[in-house]
Amino acid sequence: MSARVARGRKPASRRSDEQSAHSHQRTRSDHASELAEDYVELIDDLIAETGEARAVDLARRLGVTQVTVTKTIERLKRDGLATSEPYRSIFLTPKGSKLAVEVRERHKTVLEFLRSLGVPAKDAELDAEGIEHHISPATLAAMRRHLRANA
Amino acid sequence: MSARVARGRKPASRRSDEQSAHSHQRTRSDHASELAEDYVELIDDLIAETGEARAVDLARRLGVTQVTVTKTIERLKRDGLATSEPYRSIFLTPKGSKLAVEVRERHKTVLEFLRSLGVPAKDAELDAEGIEHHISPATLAAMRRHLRANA
DNA sequence: GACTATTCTTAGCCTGTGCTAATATCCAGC
DNA sequence: GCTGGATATTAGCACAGGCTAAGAATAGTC
Repeated sequence: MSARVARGRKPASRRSDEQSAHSHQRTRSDHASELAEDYVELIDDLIAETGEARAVDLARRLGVTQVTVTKTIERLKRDGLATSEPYRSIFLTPKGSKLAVEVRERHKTVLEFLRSLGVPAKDAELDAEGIEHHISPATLAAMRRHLRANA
Repeated sequence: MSARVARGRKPASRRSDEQSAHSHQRTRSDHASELAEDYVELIDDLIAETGEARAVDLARRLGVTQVTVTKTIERLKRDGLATSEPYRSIFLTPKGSKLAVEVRERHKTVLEFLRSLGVPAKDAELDAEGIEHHISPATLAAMRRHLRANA
């Protein structure tokens, strides 16, 4: 009682709801690729460092159980990013490798950028991990410009 | 065959797996609060603009169905951020209002910061939406410093 | 070559976040 | 005060991404 101001009337939708909706939709679709990006980056790292990527190592680094890793790898395989045979270690497809390189490069840029802003190393590392998946090419380019300008 | 380099041997775990695991865990826990933050921000906006927040309007702005909104509101209520009576519009608790204010303030800062870097308005808006939930206080402070310095 | 510890898989469960279809309620206009 | 259209709820489904418990395969050791 008192809460019904304009029931049943369409509030004109002044500002484009479409636009707002789109940005939220993009945020949602980003989420789908985030985990994939983290995994391919990590798989690539592990292969470079230890010669192979095993589920148990991925699990340790990600802080999840091996079972979760195995299920996620199945999705990566389905999406054409990784391959693996039962009881064998995990590899990236060419598509997966390419993604890994892009992700690492972007991660590096974001991290350096945050450091250049004066963010403490620890916070910068944590934040880079969180925001790297939401950076558009335009923003990435702007960060690179800023780094060059302040080099 | 050839993929088994050091099976069964613990690869020393040179760099702290703990640390890596923690950052991923934080990313995951952030996800839980992201939606909540988007909702309270939007609810607050709608109340300010139209006098009330209705599920149908939230749905339009978020690009999801009313059913999805209703279910999410249930979680917000469970978490003490919002209130609503059946067939009535949605309100924020004091806790929810406080969160909304913080979120809006942070959003504004991130958006202005991106604009100041020279990111086009459209990309800045999209990216701000994506990254605002992953910005630590330290990084937010750095953005404010940068804005003040370049004002 | 068999034993044991490690690793991987399978089965089954939960929560969050999305959907459609069907139903109930509300508000405005006649 | 009925009724039609808008809005909200309920029921039921799907998928992602987590988990534990139990069993199967592997690799290194004796």
